[in-house]
Amino acid sequence: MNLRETVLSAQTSEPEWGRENSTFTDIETLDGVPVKYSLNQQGGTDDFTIAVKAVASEQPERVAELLKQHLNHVLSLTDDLESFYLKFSDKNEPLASTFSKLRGLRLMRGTNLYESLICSILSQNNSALLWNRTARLLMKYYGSCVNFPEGPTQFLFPKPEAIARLSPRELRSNTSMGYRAKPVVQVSRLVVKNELKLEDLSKLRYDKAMELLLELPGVGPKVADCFLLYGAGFLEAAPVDVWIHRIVTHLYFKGRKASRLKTAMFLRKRFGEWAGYAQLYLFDFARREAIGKPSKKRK
DNA sequence: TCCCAGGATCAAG
DNA sequence: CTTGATCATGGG
Repeated sequence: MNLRETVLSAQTSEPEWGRENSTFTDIETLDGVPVKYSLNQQGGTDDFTIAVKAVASEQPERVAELLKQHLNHVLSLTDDLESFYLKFSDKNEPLASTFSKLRGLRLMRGTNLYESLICSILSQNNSALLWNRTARLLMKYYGSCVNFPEGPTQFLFPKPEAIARLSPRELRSNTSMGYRAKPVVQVSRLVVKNELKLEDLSKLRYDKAMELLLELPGVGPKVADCFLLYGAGFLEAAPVDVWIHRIVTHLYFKGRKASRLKTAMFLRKRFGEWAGYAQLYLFDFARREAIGKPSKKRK
């Protein structure tokens, strides 16, 4: 496990965790009980422990057990990374060159499907910095607040009911999410009216779930794949954004352009059930090396 | 001032 | 099945 790389890899499922030096903090409601927890990795990537400090207002023993399960899920601690590395360790597999630096990088999965979908919509044609800021505003204005013994008042991610009753214009003016306000409200209303059952999507096959997601306003192939991978846990989903498009073109297509849909299909075919992880490693690698990023044009 | 950001949508070729 | 313009918003 590489906690630092995992938390800082700008994955799309929920707003980024708080960070102080090498301690990472998040808040989650576990079976109705709000919990604030801080994580600190001790030891190396291969021989590690994760120290957890948590604050909850009630039922400490039960919360401790729930939190353990929660962290195993969110940090994908049971995914078998070794077999991933082994399966694609061939010398002429470009992905293998990312393993040494990113060893221990794991998928961060969301725990709330609605939150995952909304955050994915917010991320379209947006920077990680900006959509995270927008998500925080969304929480501050429309989420319920929680007070812990120490620290400032915290806000949970809003429930669909709180967003469904807003006008897109009101939502936009408070959160600066721009034109994304309209689909955010529309999707929230579908959820409230029970015309969109996010839990049921997780039970379908990848293709069918994708087909249904593409009917939603504001949801295209990339947003759908983000939701499917980070939210619903479809490990064969490989979201293709500008970074993935660039690096796959560079590493696998010899610079020849291919559409994003073909790029996504290529990833699913080549990496199968590991396509999501391949995407994660290529994404992180591309951003850290800034591969293919257009250099600033100077007249 | 311009281009860009974990794109979606629509029209037109 | 492709490409191009448009859509808010703020960082660099």
